[in-house]
Amino acid sequence: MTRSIRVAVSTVILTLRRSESGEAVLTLPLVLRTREPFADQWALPGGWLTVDESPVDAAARTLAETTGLAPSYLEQLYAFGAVDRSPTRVVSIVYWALLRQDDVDAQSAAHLASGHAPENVRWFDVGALPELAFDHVKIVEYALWRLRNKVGYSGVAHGFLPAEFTLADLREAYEAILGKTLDPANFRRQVEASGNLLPTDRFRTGSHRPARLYRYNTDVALADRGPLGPEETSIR
Amino acid sequence: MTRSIRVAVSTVILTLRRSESGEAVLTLPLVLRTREPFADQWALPGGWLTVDESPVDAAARTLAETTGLAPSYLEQLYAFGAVDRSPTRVVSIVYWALLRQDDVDAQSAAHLASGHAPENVRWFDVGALPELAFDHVKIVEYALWRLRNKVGYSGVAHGFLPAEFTLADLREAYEAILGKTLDPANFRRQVEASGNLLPTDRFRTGSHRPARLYRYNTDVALADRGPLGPEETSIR
DNA sequence: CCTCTAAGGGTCGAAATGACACTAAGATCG
DNA sequence: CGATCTTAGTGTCATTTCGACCCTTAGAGG
Repeated sequence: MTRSIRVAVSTVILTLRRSESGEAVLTLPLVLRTREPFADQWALPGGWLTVDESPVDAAARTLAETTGLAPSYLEQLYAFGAVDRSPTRVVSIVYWALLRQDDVDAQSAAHLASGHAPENVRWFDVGALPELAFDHVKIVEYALWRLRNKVGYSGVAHGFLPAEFTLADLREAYEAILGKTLDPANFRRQVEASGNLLPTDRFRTGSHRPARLYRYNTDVALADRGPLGPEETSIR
Repeated sequence: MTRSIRVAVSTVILTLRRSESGEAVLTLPLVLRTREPFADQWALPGGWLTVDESPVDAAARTLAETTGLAPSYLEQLYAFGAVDRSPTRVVSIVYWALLRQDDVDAQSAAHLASGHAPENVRWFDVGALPELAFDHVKIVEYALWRLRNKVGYSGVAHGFLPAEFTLADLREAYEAILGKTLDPANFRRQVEASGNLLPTDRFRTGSHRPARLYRYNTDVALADRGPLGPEETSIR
């Protein structure tokens, strides 16, 4: 047993999935542990922090290793360091990230086509999580709490959507995050007044009245994260 | 040079000081470094995380060692871990804390009476900080940003005040944090509507019309910090 | 051509916010 | 004692925001 403290980096990776019943649900990837402690249990993706890598880079790297994707949003969640949270002394710097729904779909389609998907990675709906290793249940709960809070005063919900989207798409993302339905008219007013959206001259057609497509206004979006620069947080 | 990563814990400790011109200003204690790197420069109080101590305990301990006091509020701020933030590889888990103004006054009075104040600790107004070691300037700025944000939707400002206080005291704390004056009438309405205050039947007299004294309603106060329990955050 | 459904805009009352006037009450000074 | 000053605390009112709900628009599909 080592006498020193080791530093790990884990990430709560969230995206939206279209469920069988049609509505959007929050989903996250977990990794099946192959070693003790907690062998054969599911855990958050992560790894040890190396001496030549910053925590946010390590989070982005392990995220890419488990999903093959780059996140649309990545932010530090919390540093967990209770003495008894692991048999050996581990401080985990935990990040949370958002993935675009279409990125995830394209990636899983590529996995199906090539025939070799990562075997010990599986996606779970946040409403139906398995038993998790360590204190990872608490961590996931905290990440969801943070997401629900942050969606109210910032533009994080765009992190789930492709570059162009309708207001209905955006509202659906909000509803999945908050777990309640929102009035379409009031939602439109609020989000238009926030100035975070840039209307395009294109429309999505194919059913009923065509809906205008919007883009995200990245200029405004960078203002609400305080004095910590882009080296500590990333938005794409 | 060591090849491993060491974990430090530092704390931004804030309190209010009554300035010569009469208004309240934010103040924090800094420690003069005696060793390289950054010898003879001022730095945030802190120390190495030991293998048998949790980060929040380490923050409370180093806080007590530098000020002799227990904080009224203590919360994790951020984990800083950029590769180049120190000559050796150090991850700093930084906390921020609030001290009661009267606790600090009593402690410094005790230091004056006994004649032995801690020599390498000095208090600085946040508007007149010296050059700081490491990335501590950025850390202090982030802590102040967090305080200013949090004062808007939670009761943290009470952390500066004694158990009983007038609405003018509380408003003065808000004004010092936000850096702007607030309308007394509207401030009263808001804070009364929040339900965070319990009126007592006592008044502060001595000048003009007596002002009612209030206490903080600790029952309501514990709700706004998410699923992280009191083992990670403390309010007194 | 009629109908269905979602997009998008308008209305209206409730609630919150901000500016500011007004009353209450002790301190101080003549 | 009484006038006045200063701060505590209340009231008012216009503006803005929020939520609920209705109405019109426009393409899809019979």
